Amino acid sequence: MKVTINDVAAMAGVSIKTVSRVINNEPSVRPATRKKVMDAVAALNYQPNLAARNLAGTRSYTIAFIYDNPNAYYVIDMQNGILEACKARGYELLIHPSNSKSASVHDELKNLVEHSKIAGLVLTPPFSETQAVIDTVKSLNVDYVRIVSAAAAHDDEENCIQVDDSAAAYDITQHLLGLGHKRIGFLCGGEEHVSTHGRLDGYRRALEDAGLPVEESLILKGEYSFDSGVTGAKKLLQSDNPPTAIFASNDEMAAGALFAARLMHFEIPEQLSIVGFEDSPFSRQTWPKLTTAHQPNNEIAKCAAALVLSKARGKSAAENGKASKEAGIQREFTPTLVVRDSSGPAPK
Amino acid sequence: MKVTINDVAAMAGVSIKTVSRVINNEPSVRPATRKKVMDAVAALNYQPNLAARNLAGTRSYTIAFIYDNPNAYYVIDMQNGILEACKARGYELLIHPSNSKSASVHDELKNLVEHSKIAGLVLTPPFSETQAVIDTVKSLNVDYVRIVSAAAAHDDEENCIQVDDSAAAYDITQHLLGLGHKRIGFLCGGEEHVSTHGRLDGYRRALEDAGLPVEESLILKGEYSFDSGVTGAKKLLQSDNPPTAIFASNDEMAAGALFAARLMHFEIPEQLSIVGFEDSPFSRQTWPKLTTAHQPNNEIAKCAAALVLSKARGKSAAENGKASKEAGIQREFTPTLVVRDSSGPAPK
DNA sequence: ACGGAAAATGACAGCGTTGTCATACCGAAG
DNA sequence: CTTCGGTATGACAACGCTGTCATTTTCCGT
Repeated sequence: MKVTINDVAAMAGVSIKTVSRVINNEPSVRPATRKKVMDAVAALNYQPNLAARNLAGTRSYTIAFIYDNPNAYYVIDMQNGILEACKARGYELLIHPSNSKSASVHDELKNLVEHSKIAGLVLTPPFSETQAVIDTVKSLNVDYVRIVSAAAAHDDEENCIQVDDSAAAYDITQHLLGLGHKRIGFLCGGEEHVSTHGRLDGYRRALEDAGLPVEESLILKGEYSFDSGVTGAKKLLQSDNPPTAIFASNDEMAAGALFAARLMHFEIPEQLSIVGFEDSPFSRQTWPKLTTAHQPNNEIAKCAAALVLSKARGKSAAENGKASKEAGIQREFTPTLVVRDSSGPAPK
Repeated sequence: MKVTINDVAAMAGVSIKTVSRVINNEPSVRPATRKKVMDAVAALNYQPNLAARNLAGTRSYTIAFIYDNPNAYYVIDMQNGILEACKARGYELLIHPSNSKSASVHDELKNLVEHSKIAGLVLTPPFSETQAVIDTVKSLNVDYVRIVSAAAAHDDEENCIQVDDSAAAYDITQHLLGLGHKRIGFLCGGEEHVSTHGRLDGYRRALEDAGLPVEESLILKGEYSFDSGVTGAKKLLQSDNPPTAIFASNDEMAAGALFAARLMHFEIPEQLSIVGFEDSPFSRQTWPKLTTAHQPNNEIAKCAAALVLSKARGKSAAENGKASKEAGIQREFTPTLVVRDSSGPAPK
């Protein structure tokens, strides 16, 4: 019925141990033998039994994805990316939704790692940026990769995949500047997200580099939510001297801003430009479609998973090509500007 | 380091087999013995090793969640529900995104089931409603539960969790009727979704029961998308005799309809009522917030997982309380009306 | 108090793989 | 042609648990 290592060994005319060596890429197998085995593997469509591997071996074949993000689009994208990386390398994925603010994270993670024989952890924001979580993970002596906004990498770059929010925000702001906008409103995301600060920073730098003053009254605190976008935009647009463009810290807020602007009878983009960030499906579900920065979450997640897997493998047996393996993995991402219909030349 | 069944056995002063019996809830263990073992389990915080269980036993401790749905909110809700059910019973979840339209679904599923020793499958629409998929799954001789719109259960009720779209749509329509609306536009979802037909059916029945004519010109084909909502609403509202209310087949379309209506300067809900379906986060990200039908996806998924697990268990050893176990699981859900701000009395 | 059936318990073999260690083999040097 | 040093290969135990079946204990009727 189910094909095991024994079947392969029999067909190839070698011992099961040799088959094991081949499928694990261990040295000390003559090329001719290796080929015989690989042919048999292919012929029988053999796939090693994960349970047996986990049980017998010292290493693990499952990694865990820990998330704590209310944004379903984000989570799904990430998850799919990780899944791809796992599948490609024959690993299993353990999904673990959690709560970075809960007091029991420490115990929860500890329990997870110690009981489930896990090869590594992939963490996404805000989980990945919470100090208590980072401390716990480090103390657990387990491989991990944190997907974080660049500033949150601190002195832990080797375990981070960084997203350069600041650079992307800089690009977006520059786009607006290039369209002739001089007064650009900025709607901040939640304080607790590192990305919030990165995006604001990019906005500031772009203005400064363009020799324009940063008007603090145009920068409004907020949350990464639709309502927050509505409120913020209203406030900006009702002021005596409203901006000609609004940079919302994410697409959801931008959708809210768009909505508020419409209610106030602004023509978009003729009288007012609005841009978002993230390129979530939100940005295509507005009218007009949003100019935004595309963040390749799927790709980011794939790299994060690949990185954690290469770490886990590096530690085991071979130990040889470790450095070279990690080398091929992209570790910094800068979301790229996507110009759609919500931004246009500044009105006279 | 890691506590095994041996440690528990030693502490309780019994054989490992007895411990095994206790943790698997098998009969033929004296209450006193059972207690000793359970105390030891608790004291040591023992958790059976899944890999070993999977390897040794005939039964499996992992179920698979197969989805093929572009709606991230939907998928995440479902996934979380399934995860809860799994965790509660010590099962593992294998996530398997797929494509119901792909020609290779058959091989893909076959491979999944045969290689991964899986206790059962949970399928969501549109995957769960695709005939080719259903046939494949049945031929695979594996336990499964399909989450489907009621009409898609056919003669396979014992393996379905049904969502009564028709009844819910009936309720929504009745709500509108109760507000005095006589002419209600209806925006259909995609043809390929069974839910589309169920929702339309509910709308029709409600009108008929109220003794009102069903005007075919008020029923527009569409897709479950924002743009489709925009287009449909425009068409309805530009007609000579526009309806006083619009029933959009899901929240995303309703958001689109709302948008179009606003552009055309309709006051909502004073001049026009708009309702959605699903109660997705969308419905709270519009202004005004949408009246809709709440579909408890998390709960539905939990029941689906519980059902598939009880099936899988039923087949094993005990075979006793099978019927009683399944009995407690809810298998039909009717989304419930949630009245928010987008619906109001019909204008004079 | 005793036999016998049923209930409770345990010994042991395997599940499919990896790790350890012993053995067989190979080519080069003497 | 033999020996040496390493490389290639295999035998076997072990991973933590469950299934099978033998054994012990319990409890009942007499």
